[in-house]
Amino acid sequence: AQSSGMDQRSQPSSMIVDKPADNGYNWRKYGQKQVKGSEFPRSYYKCTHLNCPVRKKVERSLDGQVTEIIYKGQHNHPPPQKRSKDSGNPIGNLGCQGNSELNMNSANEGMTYSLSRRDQESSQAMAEHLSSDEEEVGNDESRESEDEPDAKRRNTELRIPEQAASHRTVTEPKIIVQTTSEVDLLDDGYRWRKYGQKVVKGNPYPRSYYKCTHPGCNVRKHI
DNA sequence: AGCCTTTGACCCGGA
DNA sequence: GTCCGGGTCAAAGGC
Ligand SMILES: [Zn+2]
Repeated sequence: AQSSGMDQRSQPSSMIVDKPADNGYNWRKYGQKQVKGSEFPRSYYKCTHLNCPVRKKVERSLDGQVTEIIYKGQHNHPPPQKRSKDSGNPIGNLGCQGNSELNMNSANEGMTYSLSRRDQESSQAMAEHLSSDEEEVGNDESRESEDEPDAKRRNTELRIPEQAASHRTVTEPKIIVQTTSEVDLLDDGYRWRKYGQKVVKGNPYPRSYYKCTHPGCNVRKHI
């Protein structure tokens, strides 16, 4: 009954997120889209941490099953560790360094790097919309609390876009406060080579683009 | 019970 | 305005 051909990588019981290759972080897939150029879909993952804005995009190119992984954001939680006996420290308060320097400088746009055509194509696809939050607590707003006792089965319930949002072009990004030492990010056990840097609006620090230095590895990393 | 994946619909910005 | 492409949500199901 099942397709005899090969579809996604669905191993019988071993494909769950347990790849140390991902820094040991846990990811949850939240989306999948079919790209026009490739016949393989692109998957979207997100770090399973409570307040971690890190997202991950994994794409497959038919250029030779090259899985292009694109990281975005930074983990602002302690390094991953699963195997650890109790050490007598129940609650661990994560100390967040506060950057007391808010210097918004938006002017230059467009990095002067010699990107290959292929790279350029990818570069073009990226935009400057970041949405993440660091340690924001007590900030949930429940507008309407509608109950749907009769919400079973895959019903294509149409959501009514109340709030009268006819045409309002106000881009209201969320709070973006991701700032960590570059070294910290680069110290994930892999070798990254910076291939670009771009100034993004609303962020005091430019976004860096790294690429994994590995034969045939097109993994990229956006920070 | 608690994750996680799947998947269509929805959203949004640009052409 | 429509269309399209990329990104996200969330219900339903699976492990
Ligand atoms: Zn994380």
